[in-house]
Amino acid sequence: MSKIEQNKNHKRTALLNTAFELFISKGLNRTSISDIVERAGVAKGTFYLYFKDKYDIHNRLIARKTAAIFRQAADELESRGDINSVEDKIIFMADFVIDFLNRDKTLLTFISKNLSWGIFKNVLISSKEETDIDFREVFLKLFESSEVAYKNPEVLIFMIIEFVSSTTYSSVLYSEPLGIDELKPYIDTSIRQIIRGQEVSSQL
Amino acid sequence: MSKIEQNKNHKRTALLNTAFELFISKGLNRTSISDIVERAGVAKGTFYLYFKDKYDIHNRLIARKTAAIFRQAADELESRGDINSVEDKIIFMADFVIDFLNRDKTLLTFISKNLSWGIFKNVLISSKEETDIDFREVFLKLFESSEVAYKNPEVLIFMIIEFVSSTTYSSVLYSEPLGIDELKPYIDTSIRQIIRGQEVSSQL
Amino acid sequence: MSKIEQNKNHKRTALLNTAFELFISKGLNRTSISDIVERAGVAKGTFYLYFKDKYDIHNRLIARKTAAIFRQAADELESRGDINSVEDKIIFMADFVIDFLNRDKTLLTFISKNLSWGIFKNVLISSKEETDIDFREVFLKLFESSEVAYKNPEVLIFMIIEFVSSTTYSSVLYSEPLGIDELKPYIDTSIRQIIRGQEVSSQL
Amino acid sequence: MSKIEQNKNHKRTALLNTAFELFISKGLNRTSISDIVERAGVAKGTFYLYFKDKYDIHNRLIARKTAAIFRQAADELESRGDINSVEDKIIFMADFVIDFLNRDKTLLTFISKNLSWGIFKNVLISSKEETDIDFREVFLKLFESSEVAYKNPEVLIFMIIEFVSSTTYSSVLYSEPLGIDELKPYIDTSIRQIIRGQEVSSQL
DNA sequence: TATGAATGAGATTTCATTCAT
DNA sequence: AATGAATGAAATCTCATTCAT
Repeated sequence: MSKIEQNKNHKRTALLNTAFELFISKGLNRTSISDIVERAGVAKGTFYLYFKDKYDIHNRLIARKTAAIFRQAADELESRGDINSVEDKIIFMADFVIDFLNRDKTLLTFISKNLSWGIFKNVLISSKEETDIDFREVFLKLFESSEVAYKNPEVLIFMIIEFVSSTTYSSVLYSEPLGIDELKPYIDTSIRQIIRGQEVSSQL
Repeated sequence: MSKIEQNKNHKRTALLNTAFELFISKGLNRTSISDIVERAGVAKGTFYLYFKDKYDIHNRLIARKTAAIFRQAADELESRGDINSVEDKIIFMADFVIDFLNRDKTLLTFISKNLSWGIFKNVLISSKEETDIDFREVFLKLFESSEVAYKNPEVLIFMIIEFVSSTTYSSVLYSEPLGIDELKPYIDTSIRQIIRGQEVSSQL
Repeated sequence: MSKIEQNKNHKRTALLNTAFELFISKGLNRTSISDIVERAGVAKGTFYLYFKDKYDIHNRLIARKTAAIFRQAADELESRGDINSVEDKIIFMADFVIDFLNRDKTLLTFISKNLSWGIFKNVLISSKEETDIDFREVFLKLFESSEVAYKNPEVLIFMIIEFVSSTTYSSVLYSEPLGIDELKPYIDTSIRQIIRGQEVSSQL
Repeated sequence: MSKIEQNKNHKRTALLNTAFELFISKGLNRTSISDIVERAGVAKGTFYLYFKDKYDIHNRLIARKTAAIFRQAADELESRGDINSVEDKIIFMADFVIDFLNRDKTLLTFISKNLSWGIFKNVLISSKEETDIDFREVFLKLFESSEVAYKNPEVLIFMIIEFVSSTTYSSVLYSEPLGIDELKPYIDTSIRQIIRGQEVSSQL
């Protein structure tokens, strides 16, 4: 990478990092591009060399942060060799994500309701800049070598992600209707139930 | 209601209706108070007599619209006398909401991800202006006179609302991962599974 | 006129006057709206209450200033009772305009090439704000009670205005091809020739 | 011309052509140097190797385009051998220019009010890059071998160019006060009248 | 010659809010 | 209760120009 390329990347990263800091501390609406460039130490015009507007950089950050969480969850799962059933694997990942977001509430606020299936569509059409993983692949791999067959793995994953993220959001940030520690057993039970509802054998 | 009262309400209603039109056509961020008052045909200062700011009127509209949907679903359920089990009642209401939002996609866009448990909190603390129903009551009533006992009805309702609204949103608006017609059987199956997972008898 | 109306007019006039000063001293391109409002002593937003943008206020000024010149020329002609033939009346007005612009070169620069037939169209469609005269009327009145008939008075006036303004512009501002004092006899001769070319009797 | 010279000229030409396209489609004010270089496929810095600024390239284009029209008119006149009197020659050239601009209205918009005597001054001081003809020469040649003498040929040409261009502009682009087909007889008559007004013999 | 990333002043425009009427 | 003119801070975005490569 040439010196110029390095410098470009450096500026772009500085903008992303600064924008993230400001978005989580002040929120999207109250963060201005002026705020971002000032704190990032670049000129205002430079922002527009890399991003279309405030919402563009916001979307890219969402993709970035979401991808990072799932990547960690997948890595962690792999490093553990003892989890075999699809059910257990999904529960493991769900719990990982819940714990992660519970620990980093500002991140949860930032990702907000955007931790959803939609993100994968966006991530996949995004120019591989922000993430370099095909998450659809990652998740569907969970089902390989499973003894149990499932009606539609993609739909199953979709439902679980939506379920986990929306319940976690309310619980972690507002303790509604229960705090996350109390709610988690309900979530886990429900995930297992959703999965079992999709077993092909159970339909026989 | 006196003539003055009527006129007062007339302006307030005009503002609410206009704001709704603009929010669904342009979005919250790109709708200004100037836009609203101009189209509503009232003076700028008048806005501040009724609402604190843009977000205030937005919140009240969310509560209003959400309440309207649930009220209709509950009425419909009641008018039918043939649905008895908790499971069937909940499925009925879920399907009602899904169909409703599928028919009125702009409403879905507006309510967006706000059709969630959080809304009940807001509705309950809201000054009864926008809604006049205690929805917690409505839902918990579903469980009365049920032969089956459930671990925590409130948590159960919470989980189902979050599940239905987040999956419907993605499916109806983006057909991801499937269109709503194809997805609905999965949603229904999962709801039943979630409910069954909470049956106290099943835990014995 | 109410106090508010007076104040409105005062602001609008202040903006017009200030804009004119700046346009003639710095030119249209290098005058910013910030410049105008600052010097006019009004808030930036106020500008947008009265004018769409820089070009809007510019057009209105052109109309205003052009109208003022013609109004003066017409008044002057009327106050003199001794000029009777159409030819002499037109020559009188042309000379009046030439002298006027020669004395006020900044005004000539400002009006620039815009002193043309087009302005009448614009003036006439403008909401009578900037001018209150129907100039088409004024000019066509010159031909009333003329002993000589002309093929198409409107076309004749059009040709003369275009001829006078474009030749004057070059001569007064750049002394090209001659200074105005030397050029004027040529202009006058040509005007008379153009007029004579339109006499209906001359066509017999 | 060496290959480097060719390439150099190639970029310069690309810039000129692109600038012309943009000027006629967006206008001078709303065309930026960024627009030009982007569409021309050259780097921003390169622009400054050939032109001082936006106005520089604009002026050169005006000179270029104007020169091209007059060159064609002069060529056409020469190729016809049957037009002898000064009057007929001038009418021929005027009609040629009018027809040309009527056919190419975007060119007329671009040249706008700049088709005037001023252009010759600029053309003559321009570094012979854009045009390689001395138009003053061309026009004055019309008077050579004329049986009739004229008071001041240069002034005569000046007046006719200003007259033709300003009246054509209004007529072709706005049909004011008449469309060009109807107006042309008036223009022609007036030109002949202006010329005759300058005949020295007529002064005797 | 040619490039194009970076600059940053500054232009345009919006808009929530106030307050005299 | 209602108005709407006025405000002016602040946001977005542009763009001519420079300069290291």
